[in-house]
Amino acid sequence: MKDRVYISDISKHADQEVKIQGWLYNKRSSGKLWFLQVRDGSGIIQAVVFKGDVSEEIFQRCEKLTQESSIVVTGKVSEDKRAPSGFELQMKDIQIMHLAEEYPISPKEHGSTFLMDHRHLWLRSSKQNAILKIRHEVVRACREFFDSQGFVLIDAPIFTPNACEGTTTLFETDYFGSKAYLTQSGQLYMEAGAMAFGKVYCFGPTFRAEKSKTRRHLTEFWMIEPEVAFLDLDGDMDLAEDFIIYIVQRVLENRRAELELIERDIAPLQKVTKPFPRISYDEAVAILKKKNIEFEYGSDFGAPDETVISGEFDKPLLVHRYPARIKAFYMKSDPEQPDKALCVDMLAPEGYGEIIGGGQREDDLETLEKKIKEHDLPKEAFEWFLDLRRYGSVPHSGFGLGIERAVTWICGLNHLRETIPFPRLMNRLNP
RNA sequence: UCCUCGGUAGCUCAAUCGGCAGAGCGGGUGGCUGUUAACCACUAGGUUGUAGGUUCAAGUCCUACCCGAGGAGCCA
Repeated sequence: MKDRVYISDISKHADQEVKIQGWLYNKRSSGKLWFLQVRDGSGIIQAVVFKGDVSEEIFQRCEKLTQESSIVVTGKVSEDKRAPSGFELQMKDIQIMHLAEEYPISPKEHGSTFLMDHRHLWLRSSKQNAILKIRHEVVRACREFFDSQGFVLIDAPIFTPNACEGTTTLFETDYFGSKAYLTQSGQLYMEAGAMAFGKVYCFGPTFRAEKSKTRRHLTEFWMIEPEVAFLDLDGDMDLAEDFIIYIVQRVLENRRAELELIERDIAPLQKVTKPFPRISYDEAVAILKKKNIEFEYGSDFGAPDETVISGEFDKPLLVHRYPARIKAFYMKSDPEQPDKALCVDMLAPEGYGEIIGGGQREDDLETLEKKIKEHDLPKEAFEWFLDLRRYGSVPHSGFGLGIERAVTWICGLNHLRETIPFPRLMNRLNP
C-alpha cells in the first residue's frame, strides 16, 4: 500500500513508490510516451509513462485524459534534471476519478475580464496559487506580529449605525426597518478596545461604496488595525515600521519559491530595513516644488504626487503632519503647529502608493466635541466615542494596513484584484 | 460623476484607402520513445456588442445606447 504524498514533499521520497492525488494541469505526448503535469494544490510534478511499461488500458487512460480531470497516480519518484521540477514520477498506474469537461482556461493567454469571470477556476493556475499563498503568509505574519507583542484581538462590528466618519460613501443595508451601514473602518471601536486592553487590533473586511475604477481599489477589502493606549505619533511610526519589516521578512523567508514563480525581483524587498525615512507634509511638498510639479499647498497628494515623492526613496516612506483640514475629525492636532494633524501615511516604494494610514487620536473632550461640530457630524451618534474622553482619557495612536495593497506591492503586481480570492469591484460581484 | 481607449471564432488577436471574414491557441482526426505554454499534418468552428443611418458595397464612416478596461476624484 502506497502512502498518499503531497507534491511539496516529493523530494523526501526519492526512489520510493508513492501515490499522488490531484488534477491534470497539462499533458504532452511523444508517440509512445506521455508526460502528465499533475498538480495537487501543494505543487506540480511531471508523471512519465512509456507505452511498453504499463498495460494497454493504463496507457489509453492517459490519452483520453482532459485538462483538470481529477486523478490518482502511483509510481516511483525519481530525480531527473529533464523534469520541470527536478523530480518526476515513473507512472505505474493511474485512476481517473472524474473526466473533466472541456476546460475554459487553456495554457495560452487570456484577458483579465475572461479570467476574472472564471475566478473560481483561475485560482488553480500556478501564478494565482502563488499570490494567494503569499497573501496567506502576510496575514499570518500580521497576526503573529501583534500576538507576540501582547496585543488582544478585538473584532470590530461589520454593521455600523448612521454617520461614522462621514467622508466616504458607505453601503447601506436594511436593518429590521432602519438603516445600517457596512463598516468602513474598525478604528473607533479599537479606541474603545485600547482603553480596555491597552493594545488591541482588529482584522476584518472593510467596505467602501466609492465608484473607484482603478488598480488600487476594491469595494470590499481586508484591513488590519492596531490601536495602542499611551502611544504618541513617533511611537506609532515605530510600530508601523517594525510591523512592515516583520511582514516582508516573513515572506522572504517562507515564500521565496512563490516570489520566484511570479518573477518578483526581491532586491527591493531586501532593502526594507530599519530605519524608514520620515518626512513631514511640508517636506513632501518641497520635493514636489523642487521637481516643478504643480501642487496647491494645503491639499492632499494625488496618486501621481505620491509616486514622485516616494520615488525619491528606496524604502517605504512615512509622511507625517498633513494639514488638519484635509484629515478626519478624530486626528489630534500638533500642539506646535495647530493647523497640522499628528497623522502619518506610509507610502510603499516602487510607486505602489499608500499602504498605511494612521496617527495619534484627539484625546481632549472639548476639542473633539468642537471638531465633530466643525465636520457637521451628528453628536448623538458619537456620545459613546466621547465617553472614552470622559473616563480616563490618555494619548493613543493606531493605524490601518490595507492587506491587498500590501500584497500587491510585495508581489510586484500590476493590479490588486489578484491578491484577494474573489475580488469585489465596482463592476464585479461575480463569481 | 468626468476623461481616454476598447468590444471580430470557445480564448488571444489581425483584417491596408470602405471592396471575398483571417491566424495562433483550445476542440476533433492522424503521426512522433524525453516533452518543457512540445511539435508536424488535416479538420470543424462567425448574426463582427445592440439599434438605426450613409453607401453599389460597412468589421471599417455617422448617431444613440449597452458592456468592459484604467485614469481622475476619494481612499487602504
